[in-house]
Amino acid sequence: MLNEIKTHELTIDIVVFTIKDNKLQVLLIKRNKEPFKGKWAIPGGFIRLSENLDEAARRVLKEKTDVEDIYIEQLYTFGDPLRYPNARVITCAYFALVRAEDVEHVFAEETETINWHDVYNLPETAFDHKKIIEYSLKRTRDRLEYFPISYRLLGEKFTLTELQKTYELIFDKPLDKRNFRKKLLAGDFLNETDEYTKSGSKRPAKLYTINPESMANQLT
Amino acid sequence: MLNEIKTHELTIDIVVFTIKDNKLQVLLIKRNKEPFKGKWAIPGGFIRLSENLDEAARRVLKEKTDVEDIYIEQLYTFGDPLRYPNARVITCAYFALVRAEDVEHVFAEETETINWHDVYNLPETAFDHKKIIEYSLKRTRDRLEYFPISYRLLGEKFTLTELQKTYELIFDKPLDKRNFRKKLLAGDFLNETDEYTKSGSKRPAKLYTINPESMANQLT
DNA sequence: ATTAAAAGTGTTAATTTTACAATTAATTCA
DNA sequence: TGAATTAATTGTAAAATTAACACTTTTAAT
Repeated sequence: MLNEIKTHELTIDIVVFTIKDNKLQVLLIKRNKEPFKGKWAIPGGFIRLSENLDEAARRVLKEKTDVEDIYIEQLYTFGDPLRYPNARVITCAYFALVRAEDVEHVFAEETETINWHDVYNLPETAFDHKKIIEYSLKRTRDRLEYFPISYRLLGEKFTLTELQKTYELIFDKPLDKRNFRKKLLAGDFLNETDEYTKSGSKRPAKLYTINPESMANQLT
Repeated sequence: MLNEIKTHELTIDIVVFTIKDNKLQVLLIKRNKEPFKGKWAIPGGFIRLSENLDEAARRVLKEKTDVEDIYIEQLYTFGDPLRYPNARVITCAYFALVRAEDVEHVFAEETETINWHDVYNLPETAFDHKKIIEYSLKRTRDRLEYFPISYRLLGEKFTLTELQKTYELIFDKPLDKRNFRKKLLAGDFLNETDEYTKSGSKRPAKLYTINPESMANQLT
């Protein structure tokens, strides 16, 4: 019980966003033990002594999803004494943006215990993870006002329509096509390639890549 | 040494800003033991099991400065393995805005060991505290774009010129008086009182208070 | 009454944001 | 082969916001 607790523990938890089936989704793992057995939780783990916090977040994510080289950002540290029953667990929360295809194979066989879930229609979650997910979404929206970090949800080359779609799913509202393009191109965030989509059954779209120069302007 | 370290510790550190002598200043405490003996550090402490992080930050600050009911905000959690020599100390950093007069008496007698320091001209600081202070300043500027949190550096009633001065010290640049007033008054952040400054040797200035309604709009 | 010092106040130009629709390029199907 | 279909691409005008800029008012001091 509470008065047996000697000290607090510090963990890392990560909200992992992707776009899949035309929806913004979060990676959740079904808990197989108490507390919150049977409820869904975001991936988490402990921090090793040799790692900084970003490294710990990346490692935890790699352990669960096998993806590397992804966008992560520290979100907030949650430490309410009651957030974790019968223990004092403070968690440093991160969020990440990944391509669904890069992750899918890892848990294709065990979707009962690890799977994507619609951000706007979450199942019952463990701990304060709903709050953490909601806060991650808010932060992602804030970031998108300054930099198209959602390019991380797409392939290396992408069309403006694809990028706009990421915005629309994250902001959960439609955007004007002309104004979107105007703003993105004016911002010098993108490099135009000389390639076009081939597969599409209609007019091919020009492919863009992120402009690495402009990434320096991302605020941390 | 490093390989003797068993586990990490979690602390709270607080960057406390005030305006004093027409300068934006930070509260620093001179360390009287190693590591970084003789260097200046921001106030810090441990988290009690019964407290959430905000409460811990407020308590630590009260212990050092005897002020309560102040603006605090969680900044970021710093956990580089090398930030603290010979130990693994992860710190959840906060920043606070206080009125210098509310604090002054506490350390009036011992300014050699605890004192205000010009943010733009810091002495040699301990650990990664310089980085934490700089990040706090950046965050404060971000917040000021949305809400005049710097009213916390002033008395309950303040003039627009006083409020503008807080912005100028925090952004470290002069602002246009008419545009400043226009924006602040348009934002519905302030309540006009029917009082005026008396003491000033020139034309009296109207006094304002913060509009509590508008504080709900502060993003967390 | 004159002077000095800070408070207070509006307008114009420039920039940014928003609203809105027709044309182009490819595929599909008759 | 051409007519229909679908998505990509493009520009302009109105509205809102931001930025630049200087004089008048009010009080205290002399």
